[in-house]
Amino acid sequence: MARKSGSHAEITGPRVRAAALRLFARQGYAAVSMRSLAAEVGVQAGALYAYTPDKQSLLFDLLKAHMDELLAAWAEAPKGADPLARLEAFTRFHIRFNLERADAVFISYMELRNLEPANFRAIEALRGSYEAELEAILQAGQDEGVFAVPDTKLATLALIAMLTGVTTWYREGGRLSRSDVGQIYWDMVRKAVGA
Amino acid sequence: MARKSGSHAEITGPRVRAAALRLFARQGYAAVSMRSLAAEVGVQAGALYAYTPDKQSLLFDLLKAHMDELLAAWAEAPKGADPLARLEAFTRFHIRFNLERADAVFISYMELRNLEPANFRAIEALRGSYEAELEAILQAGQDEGVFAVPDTKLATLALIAMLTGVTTWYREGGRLSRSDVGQIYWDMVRKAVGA
DNA sequence: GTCTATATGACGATAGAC
DNA sequence: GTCTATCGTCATATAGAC
Repeated sequence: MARKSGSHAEITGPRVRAAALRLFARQGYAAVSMRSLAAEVGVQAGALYAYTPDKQSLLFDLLKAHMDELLAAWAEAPKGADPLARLEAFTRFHIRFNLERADAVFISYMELRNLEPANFRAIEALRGSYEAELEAILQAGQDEGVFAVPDTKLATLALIAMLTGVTTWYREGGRLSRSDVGQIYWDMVRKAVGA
Repeated sequence: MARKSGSHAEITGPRVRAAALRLFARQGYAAVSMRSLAAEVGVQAGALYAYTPDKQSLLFDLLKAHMDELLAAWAEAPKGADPLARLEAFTRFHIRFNLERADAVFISYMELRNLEPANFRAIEALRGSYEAELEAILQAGQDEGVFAVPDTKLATLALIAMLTGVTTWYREGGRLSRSDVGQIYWDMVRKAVGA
């Protein structure tokens, strides 16, 4: 069979990451072999090692990049002045961002246990930073008397679980648009915090 | 079932299922080998095949048993008369039941993609039955005018995601008792549905 | 029912050709 | 950068002894 040759680093690198994201989300990290990943990209298995030192690094890099992008996107998002406006901004931001990256979101909470300890700690720290953003909003609203949240830590975890859950059932072209979903969830979030 | 000299079926069978539940939850179905499962039980790998025809059946049986027990437990739970009382009963039941079976709950959400298609459909049908229980409560409350839930289907999914999320962070002996958690979440659920 | 031993194949990762 | 080929290990599952 004829050999292929030539350099394709500029296109193959992103293709490896995109294929890994898709396959890890669909089948799980442990169930995806380097051979099947290579087949998805259209190269032989050995060629993947020009782009990652090993399989574990590939998983970690995907999760790290996702969390970095999440934090950066929230840092740049318009947020409003008062706690109520900030909570609405966070709600709509979280749903919109996560729906745009369903595969990465799925992996970020399904494959944590497949990270080596040091990698796990790094991702957990980034997740904690993101949760702290929501908790600060809830705490500010509580301090100002506009929210009624008896336990801001629990409320943070409860709301993020509720909002992230959208990615498990939302399907493009279904009954509701993303904006419809954002509106309905914002209604529930606002009521849940007593605003 | 006749006992054989030297047999331990009565204790080994449950031990296999318990070990599989624990290991699948901690490491993931694909990452657990029959060898490591056997080691956890204290037998050789070949002996496991006296209790399951294959690894896939082991996973399916665990998930099926969990869903059956969930539905049976809810069917027998005290529920109250009006929608508000029923919603409170559901909230506290769901948290309590899931915290008692954190491993099974974890697997039920994480390993669905590792089920063969027919097995997947069976588990999804059971999950749908459980969700329908909550949706019926929300619909009844909406019809009677005691809830303000614009979309009962979305509210069902949102509330279950929120409540199930407890299993991802709750640790025995932490700051809050199970009953504390139930109270705090019920407060949020009640507000979220506008009651 | 559990053991030892094994059939059969896939796994992650590397070496060297081009 | 990608190929072919391969190393050493591990996987699921089965066979036959006791």
